[in-house]
Order: sequence, then structure tokens, then C-alpha cells
Amino acid sequence: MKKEDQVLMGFRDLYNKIVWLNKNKMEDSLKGYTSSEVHCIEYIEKNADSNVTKLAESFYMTRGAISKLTQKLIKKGLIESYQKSDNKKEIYFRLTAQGKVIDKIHEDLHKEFQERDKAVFEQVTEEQFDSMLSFVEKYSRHLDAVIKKQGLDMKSE
Amino acid sequence: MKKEDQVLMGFRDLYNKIVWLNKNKMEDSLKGYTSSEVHCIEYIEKNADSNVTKLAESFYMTRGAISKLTQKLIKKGLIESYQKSDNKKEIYFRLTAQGKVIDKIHEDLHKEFQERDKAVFEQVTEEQFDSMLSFVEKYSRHLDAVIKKQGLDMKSE
DNA sequence: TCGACTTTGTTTCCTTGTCAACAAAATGGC
DNA sequence: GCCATTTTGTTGACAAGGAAACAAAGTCGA
Repeated sequence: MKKEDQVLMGFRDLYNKIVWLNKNKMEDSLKGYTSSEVHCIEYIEKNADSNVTKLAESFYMTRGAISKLTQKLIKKGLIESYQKSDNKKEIYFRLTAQGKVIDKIHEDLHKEFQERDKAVFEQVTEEQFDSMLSFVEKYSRHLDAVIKKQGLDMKSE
Repeated sequence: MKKEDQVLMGFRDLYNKIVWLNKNKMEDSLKGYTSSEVHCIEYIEKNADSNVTKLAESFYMTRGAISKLTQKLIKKGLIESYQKSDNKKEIYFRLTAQGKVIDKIHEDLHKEFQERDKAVFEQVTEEQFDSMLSFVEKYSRHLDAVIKKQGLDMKSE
């Protein structure tokens, strides 16, 4: 097998493992909240004026799904929506006090994960970090270009 | 932000992007087949005597989900099940001729993806490949240990 | 060998997300 | 300014996957 395949498959397996493990741990610690809900809360806290469309693009999900998710979070009292005086279409979100509590717990959990994996990262040299970061950025930019090109292609079909 | 966070978030975003892009392309080329179905076919072709449990573990999905998925693939005539004379419990899968056709198309598509991303991988040195592979392997083994430990912990609860 | 425990696959109910159609607001060319 | 187009968020029908309960087969210690 080619090394690029090994890398991609290795990443896939590693990523799935991390997601599975952290999801289990999180839904165990934050009972009553799914990992989707918590990630949504995290994003809203970190990004001012986030709305359905931005959340959907960031999570590679449909607007429909995000719309339902945010409505649920509003019903649960974790986020609230607001609008700006010069735009009656876009609807933005921010955390409520209760939402901030959840975000804080999630943040602590995140630190716990870091602690759990510290041994692995301690072995990584600065050069390795930079090398991986540069790879990720290059690849990501490349795919953005592909997506952009494809977007144009789709219109012409 | 710490570099380890940058790396992890970079990988997460990159991975989501790849999955989204390839999924779209695949379900466009292989109309009538979802990416889950195709991945299931791929796994069965590559792993002799695969069964529901092995598929579930490999995909980090429940056995229930895989059970339904394989039943659908059997109905579609893409895979068939068989048993061994000394075990009346385990049920294995293999591809039918039609399944192999789909697998072949998927394989070609995979080569197309490689071609699409060739430019990125050409810039990666042998050392970078090895460094990333070693990181992935170390991290993966570390998480396996965590999962194993957690498994024991759960029993004791 | 027998009975308790484990493993394997299936089923039912429920949640989550997609798809496609839609309404309302914003935008842009003329 | 007006009308066609685009953007934004929502909805309902549907499909995919998870959780839990289950039956049937296998395993293993006494």
C-alpha cells in the first residue's frame, strides 16, 4: 500500500477512535446533552454572531439539521437568538447563562482529554508539529480549491 | 492556542472536508448506493470471513446498524452470506459478482481521488510521511490502551 | 456434562440528520 | 425603483444509526 494511503487510512481510524472515545466520555459526564449539542454550544461561544448557515458550513451539515438542533437548544434554555436592526432575515445565537455552564464543563472535559493524551504529544518535536500543520493547511487549501471549482461545475450542469 | 489543539482541529476539519467531498462525488458516480454501503462492500472484499461484529468494530458502529446494512446489501444482491460447518452462530459475508462490479467502480473512484490530491502529496518528503505515520500509530496505540482500560473500568461500575 | 456466562446477530423503538419544497428577506442588474 | 435571483431559515417526509431487549449458539469452569 502506498504511504499516502497509509497516512489517510491511519488518520481515518485515529479520528474515528478519538470521536468515539470522547463522545462516550462526554455523554457520560454531560448527561442529558448530546455531543452535537455541546459542539454547537462551543461554536456559538467561540464565534460571535453565529447563525444557522455558518454553523452548517462549519460542521458540514445541512441547514435543516442545524435549524432543528438550535431550536432544541433554545427550548432547553442553553442558547438564545437575536437579530440586528438592519437585517430582518438573519438570526444569530448566543449562549445563555446556563449554556455557559455547559460550555465550561465541556472545556474542562477537553482539558481532561489533553491530559489523557499528554504522553503522546510530549514525544512530538516542534519540527514534527510544524510539518504536520503545514501538511494539514496545504491539503485543506487544496480541497477548498476543489470544492470551489466543483461549485462552479455544478452550476453549469 | 496550543499546537496540539491546532493539529487536532486541523485534522478534524480536514477529515470532515475529505469525507464530505468524497461522499458527494461517490454518491454522484455510484447512484443508488450510499457511501456506507460502498464502504461496507470495500471492507468485505478486503477482509476474508468478515461478519457483523467485525464490521461494527471496524466502523465504530453498532452491530444493529451493520445488521440492517448487510441485510440491505443482500436484498440488493451485492453480497451473500455463508457459514462454516463447525459454527452455527457466526455468519460471514462475501461479494457477489454484482458486488465486485461496484467495488471495482469504487476502486477507480479512489484512484481518481488520489489523482485529484496528487499535487499535495508530491510535496511531502519521505521523512514527513514517516513522521506522520509514527505519530498516528503511537496515538492510536495509546487510545487502544485507554479504551481497554475503560472497558475494564466499566465492568467494575 | 451441566449450568452460568458470553458472544453473535436480529428486532423494535426512538433520535438524528438529509432532502426537497417553501416563505420571507436581501441583493443586484436594468 | 422594480423585478428576477439569491440567501436564509423552517418544515415534513423519509432514511440511517443507536440503545436496549432478545433468542440462539458457543464457551468454560466445576
